[in-house]
Parts: sequence; structure tokens; C-alpha cells
Amino acid sequence: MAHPRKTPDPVDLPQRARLTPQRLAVVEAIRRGPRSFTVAELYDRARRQEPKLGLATVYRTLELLRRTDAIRPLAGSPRAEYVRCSPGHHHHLICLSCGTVEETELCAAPSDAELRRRHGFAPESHELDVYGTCAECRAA
Amino acid sequence: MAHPRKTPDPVDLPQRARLTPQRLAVVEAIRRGPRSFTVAELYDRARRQEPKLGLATVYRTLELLRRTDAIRPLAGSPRAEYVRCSPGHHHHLICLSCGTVEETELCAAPSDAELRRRHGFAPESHELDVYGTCAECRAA
DNA sequence: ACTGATACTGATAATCACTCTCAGTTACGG
DNA sequence: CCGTAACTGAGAGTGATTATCAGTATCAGT
Repeated sequence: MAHPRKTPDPVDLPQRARLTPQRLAVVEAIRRGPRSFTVAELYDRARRQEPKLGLATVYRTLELLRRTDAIRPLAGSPRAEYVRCSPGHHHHLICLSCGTVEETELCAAPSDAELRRRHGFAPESHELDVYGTCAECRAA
Repeated sequence: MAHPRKTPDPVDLPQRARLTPQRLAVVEAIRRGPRSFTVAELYDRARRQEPKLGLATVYRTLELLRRTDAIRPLAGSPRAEYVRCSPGHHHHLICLSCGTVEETELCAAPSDAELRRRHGFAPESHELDVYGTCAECRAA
């Protein structure tokens, strides 16, 4: 889980949203926790700060954060998992051995032109998840 | 990586598995149906051939097929969706307008060497889903 | 053909992740 | 302060998936 980051990832709420203690608790729990997490785990951690917190509020807050790309549901994994994301285009390296998720800015999706020519398809976005073994697990 | 395809997609069961009428019905329903489908849709169609078919059996068969990469859960879409896959490495083009899923052999994931150098990560596999607008919807 | 082991089955209950509802509460611009 | 729209927790509701279990089908060895 140890991946040096220079600046802590911003985890922001949308502009219109009110800053409530409940939302703060969720955001803090995300910020302080591991990069990837399940809703249940997050709920548990956020409740340590805000014991009355309701599960529905956690889902509501996650939805807000998803809209700002602060987090992203983790595709291809057991359900109910999210990853905390830094801003900007990036993809995920998922370790099959320990489950940690790393980000990479490396990206090599098929080019728009190629997709258009070969498939008549106009791409808007893409998701790339790479599975394998992380540095730590390879060392061990 | 890219395998051009002449023959219709094989939809095979694992070698050890018994070929029961129920499984046949599920496999046939997949083969004859659209490329992407929900479990509920599949269940309905398979029951036309095998009316006594149980839902649990459908799930069990889907799990078998998933293990052989004959189908794949569709990441990032509403739950309970699968895509029928051709053999060989490929990725999916998902139309945001009509929801159809197309396959492409175009693939440009970050190179193993690059991932290893930059992240110490040893990749084994990857998943790439491209979202956009398909040829038909662009025409309309 | 018999037989025991094992794989498979449908029905149903149980579990899970998530969503909805609603009455009460709160943040915050004015 | 105050009005109000946004937010809240609790819990019921929903839909997908998994687990359980007793009965059934198939297979390998005789």
C-alpha cells in the first residue's frame, strides 16, 4: 500500500454541495484510507469520526465524488469497490497478489483515427485496468 | 494478439464439465442472442428451450463460461451484464447511445517494459473498454 | 445391468449492494 | 436571525447473486 505521493490527492466536493460534518467524515475517511476500498470499509471508518452516519449518506457522498472524478468505481473487481483518483487522465495497475491499486499516467489506447477508420466508432473516453504483480509483491 | 475471425464464435464449456440439456440451452441462448445481455434476458430466452431451467443453473453456467473467457462481465455498465467474447485478445467498444458492444482487436496497452521500468509492475493481463458512439448512431 | 461416487439440478431461502421514502434537521445566502 | 432548499438517518424495499439441500443424472469400474 505504500506509494510515495508528493501532494495528497485532492478529494473535493462539487461546488454547489453543502459542507456537512457527515460529508467531511466520508471525505476524510477516503483521504486517510487506502487507495482502493469497499463501501462497507469506508462506512466503518467514517463512522469512527461520525458515529451516527447513515449508510445512505455514504452512497450519496460517493455519488457526488464520482461526478467530480475524485473517485472511480473499480471495474472488473468484486463489486462495491472504489478507487481514490488523482486528477487527470490515468489508469490503474491492480496487483493480483495483494490487491493494491496504483495509478499510472501511461496510456496507449487505440487512436481516435484508427477506431473511426476501422469501426466507424467515435470514442469519448476509455477505461484501462492492468492486472499483474506490483513491485513489493515481486520482491517478496 | 489480433485474431481475425472466419468462423462463428465458439461458446464452449470447460473440458471437465458435463454437457447437460440445461447448459446446452444456456449456451445456445447466448450463441443465438445479441452480443451483450443481462442475466434476466438470458434466463428468459434459455427457458424457451428448457422451461424447467432454474436461475441458479444459469448463474452456474455463466461462471463456467467466464472461466474459459467465452463471456466477460461488462465493466462499468449497469450490473448484471455480460458480453459474449470471441477467442483471442480483444477489447470492447461500448456505444453510449444505443448500448451495443462491439469488439476490436485494436489494442495499445502500455508495454510490459514500460510498466516494469516506471512502476516495477509485472503486467499479466488488462482490460480496455472504450466508450463513445457507434457507426449506426453517428449516422442517425 | 448394478453400484457407488460424484456432478448436476431446481426451488427456495438467505445475503448482499444499493435505492427509495419520508419526516425531521441543518447550512447558508440574504 | 430567518427562510428554504439541501441534507440527514432510519429503515423498508428492490433486484442481483449466492448458498443450501434433497433429489436426479451420469460415469467408471465391475
